[in-house]
Amino acid sequence: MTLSEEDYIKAIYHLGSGKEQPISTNAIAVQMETKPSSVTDMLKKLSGKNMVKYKKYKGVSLTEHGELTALSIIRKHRLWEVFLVDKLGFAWDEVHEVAEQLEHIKSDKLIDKLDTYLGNPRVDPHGDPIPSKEGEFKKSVKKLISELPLGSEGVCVGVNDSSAAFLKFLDKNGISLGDTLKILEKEDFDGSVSIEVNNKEMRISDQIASNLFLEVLEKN
Amino acid sequence: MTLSEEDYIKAIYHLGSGKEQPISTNAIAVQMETKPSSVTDMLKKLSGKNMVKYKKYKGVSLTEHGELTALSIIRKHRLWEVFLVDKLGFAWDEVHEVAEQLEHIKSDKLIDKLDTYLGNPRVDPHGDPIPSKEGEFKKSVKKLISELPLGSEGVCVGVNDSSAAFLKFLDKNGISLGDTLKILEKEDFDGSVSIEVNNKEMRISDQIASNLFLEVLEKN
DNA sequence: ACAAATATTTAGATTTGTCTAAATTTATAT
DNA sequence: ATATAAATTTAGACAAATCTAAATATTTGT
Ligand SMILES: [Mn+2]
Ligand SMILES: [Mn+2]
Ligand SMILES: [Mn+2]
Ligand SMILES: [Mn+2]
Repeated sequence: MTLSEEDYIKAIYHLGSGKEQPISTNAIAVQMETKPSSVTDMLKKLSGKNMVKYKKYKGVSLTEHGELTALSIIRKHRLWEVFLVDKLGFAWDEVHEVAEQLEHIKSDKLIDKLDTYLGNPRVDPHGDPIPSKEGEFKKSVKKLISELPLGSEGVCVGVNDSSAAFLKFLDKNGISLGDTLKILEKEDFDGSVSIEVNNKEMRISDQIASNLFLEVLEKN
Repeated sequence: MTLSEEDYIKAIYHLGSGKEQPISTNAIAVQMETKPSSVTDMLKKLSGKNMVKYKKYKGVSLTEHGELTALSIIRKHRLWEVFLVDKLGFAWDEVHEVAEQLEHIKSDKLIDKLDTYLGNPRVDPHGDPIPSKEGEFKKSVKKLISELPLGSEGVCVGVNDSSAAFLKFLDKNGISLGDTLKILEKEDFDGSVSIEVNNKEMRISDQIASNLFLEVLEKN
């Protein structure tokens, strides 16, 4: 697989291999920032390699083989993102471009050793799941802290209320997007929540809990 | 710069930009495992980018700009080699192929952070020097322990006497090729040498010292 | 000095991935 | 139901990197 083929496979996967309808040529062209005619050429090539099922004018979908290939590339991408953030100290929102290159490095041994070195992480710095070598993974969902049960653990990925005051509050309390957050306790009385972030425990009000999104792995 | 252009620049550098004679087309073809006609095409392209000085039939040499580019790629290659060995636990003789790919990743920030993370190493796992960001480095030479002065530090890179007995001795004493070795003391009387390897001190006979090669940085 | 050997370049193809412009198919709207 | 619009494919071109075969330049041996 060439670098370009790999990026197409990944794009098709992200455009929703989950869905039952095939992916359109134009959708892929938009995602890849290329022209539809280029996409058509590539789809023929990928079809010849049994990576996609392709019917002229009818769109495309990944084969079993194509999907496993996509998951293997996504695994590499996300493991490298963990490396960049956890080991090299990149910010969570700076890593994508570099991981986009690193994901194409060819070496099974490398990725095995990297996985071990990182402590077999289950999620990347954006809270997205890291597929296993066999292509298995739990889906992740983005939910407000207030909607999540006790014990949930996830990555802070966004705010509902993006007022200056709220962002300032988060900053003051040492909570940044990209941080991993765990829900320790929930108070029925006032909806306040005990959380752990950056090895610190703190209590946040219902107002805060209803405005901060976590990316968490779905149970089972 | 494309991946291929970078590999050519590096090949020309290694074929001896140090020398005063220009490098021949055929020499590059051998090094790159490609055909001389392909080399000619690439030399024209690199010449157009001011990376090399090229005269038809007269060979090629790197420009100042080309040499700095070569050193930057070599810096990346060797830093990644250190990462693979020190952090991921690759053996020193397994890293070249992967580093050959990793050296082409484009990100100044990445290589700066990697350098810091690795503790600004001066040499790679083969004892070869790692150029600074500015392209400065000390040359390295391969010498027998017996030829080196007190205080020398280098990487074990080879043996003079490759008899089974000698290799067995090294193995028994926990010395492997790729290990860093420091000369602590030299006994004039019998030529025996005190060394430190893998955080252990030991004394080796003149016979051993005269048969084990170290790759060391030249002083000044 | 000149023929033979060697090294290098040129000419013409090929593969990969891209593009534009034109043709064709599919969807939409009256 | 049919004309328009939108989506998709085809045709033909191009740049990058490679190759083979042929042409040309340089070196070497006598
Ligand atoms: Mn990519
Ligand atoms: Mn990610
Ligand atoms: Mn390389
Ligand atoms: Mn090396």
